[in-house]
Amino acid sequence: MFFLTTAIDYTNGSPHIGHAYEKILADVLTRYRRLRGDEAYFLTGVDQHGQKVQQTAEKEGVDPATFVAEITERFTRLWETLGIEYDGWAATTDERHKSSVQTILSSLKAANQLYKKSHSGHYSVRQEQFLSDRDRNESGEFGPEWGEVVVIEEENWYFKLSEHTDWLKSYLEQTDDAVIPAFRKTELLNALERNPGTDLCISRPKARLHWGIELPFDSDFVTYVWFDALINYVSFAGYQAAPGSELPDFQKLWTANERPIHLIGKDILVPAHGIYWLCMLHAMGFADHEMPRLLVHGWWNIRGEKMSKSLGNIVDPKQLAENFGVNALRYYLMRDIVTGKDADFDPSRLVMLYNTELANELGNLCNRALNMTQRFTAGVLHRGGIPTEDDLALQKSLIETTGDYCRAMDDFNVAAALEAISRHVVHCNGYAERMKPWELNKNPENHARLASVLYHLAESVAHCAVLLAPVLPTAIEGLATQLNLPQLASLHLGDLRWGLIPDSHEIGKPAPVFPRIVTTEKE
RNA sequence: CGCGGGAUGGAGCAGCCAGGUAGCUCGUCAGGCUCAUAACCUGAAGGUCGUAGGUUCAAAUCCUACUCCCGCAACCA
Repeated sequence: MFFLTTAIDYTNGSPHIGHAYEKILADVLTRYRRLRGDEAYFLTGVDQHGQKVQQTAEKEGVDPATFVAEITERFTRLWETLGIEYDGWAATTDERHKSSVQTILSSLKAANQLYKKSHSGHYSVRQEQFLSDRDRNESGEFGPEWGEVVVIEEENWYFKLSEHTDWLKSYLEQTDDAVIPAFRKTELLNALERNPGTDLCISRPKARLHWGIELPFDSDFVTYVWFDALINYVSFAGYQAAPGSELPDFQKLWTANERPIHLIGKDILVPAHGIYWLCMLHAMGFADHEMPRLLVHGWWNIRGEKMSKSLGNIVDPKQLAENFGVNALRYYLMRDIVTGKDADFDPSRLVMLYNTELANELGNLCNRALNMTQRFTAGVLHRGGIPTEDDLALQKSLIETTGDYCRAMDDFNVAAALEAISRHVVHCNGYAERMKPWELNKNPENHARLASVLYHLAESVAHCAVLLAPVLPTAIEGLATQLNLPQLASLHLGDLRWGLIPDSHEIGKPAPVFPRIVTTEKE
């Protein structure tokens, strides 16, 4: 079973392009695995507890539950718009999750992994948080942005993180795919190397934070939001689930033959996932071969700058989907970034890549092939005779493309997979140009040859439609309808061999599947 | 000596881990085609792969030093 999770989004504000990218990537990877014929489970959700939510809700004068419900809906509506098909929804206010967190806390306490101690430090009253030396400005002071800073002493519960860091180091060193890409693992190891093993504070006194999961053994506290949120990966996978919970079978999802993948952004690798979560799992008794793989993606920057509220350069995915269409948005977000690295978000490139590779190349290839079939061979495709050298070259290109595509997708490199498809489409357009079916049509003697050429083009479109399906799940239907091959949508990679289209097959009516995006603004 | 990433023809990027004629998209220029979504195809110009060394028969790729840009630096989601 292929089990993929995403980061659960913090319900403190509206979803932006980074949220959309991560979920689309997860959706595409899951759909690809299903295309391979594998069983797959895709879990995503929202992280709803914590101080920032409580503060924002108070500011807006609503209770936190109402506030997060409203924000959560913005996320779920967007996922629906973008065609994200998840199998499990992890909302941390779900009662099943709460009880799972409490069960885990109790077990950890019983295993002597938790302890209570007093901590004193600088505390910002305005921001309601403890400050560290990092928060000091150049002159060594806490700046005015923190408001009044006082030294207070507070009791809290701690997790013995330091007992697991030695294990973590050796685990990371021994496991190639613990963190993908490799340079992120280097970063994580370096972070471990230079930091003293401190324990993790996992509680917040209710006096200053009530919006959280109560500690089962100390009702004066709620659980620290990260400790709560990270557990979603197991709680919603059915870990120690109560009978009748309607959660998946954990053994099947997590421990059977393939380690789960946590898809996360680079900002939450260190320390949350790379350190806290792996150590938590270790403390819970998970063995090395049960540790999840962390697939770390980069960020979409805006004109070289980090996207942020204060810079006011947030890109709204809902708006983009409305302006350019879901296909164009999904295609661009998968096509113009190398998984793991950052990329620059540029709407003009979105339009350019869609128009070039989908409208002009693939869409137009389909359109011209089917149009000629309608006009020259009465809408019927024939396999034709013995393949020529050009035919064989085209068939070979398709085989190579499929291989390249699979290798890239197995490497989580969707951009390279799409590039491979595009290469074959270009090959096909060149083939059409050299074979000149419109010339062949002028002489009835060439009719058999003409049929064969058209068949090669249509067959290529059919294959590309299947390969493209994980990225553009709705587009395949358009292509399949025109080819009059509804069964395309249910094919697996293993079914892809030359001859998907039967002999004497009648095609449907051609119409542009990817209409060009025409921009009026010059920018 | 804090850590990681980046520097490749006009623009944006891939290639680097496993060295072997420098690749992709856009743009520019010149042709061709007309089946098609003003789409398609061919050809050309344009790069000493940040700088300086080193290893090697061979370096964008490995090693060393340096320059500039970006991000991060565990109890802040």
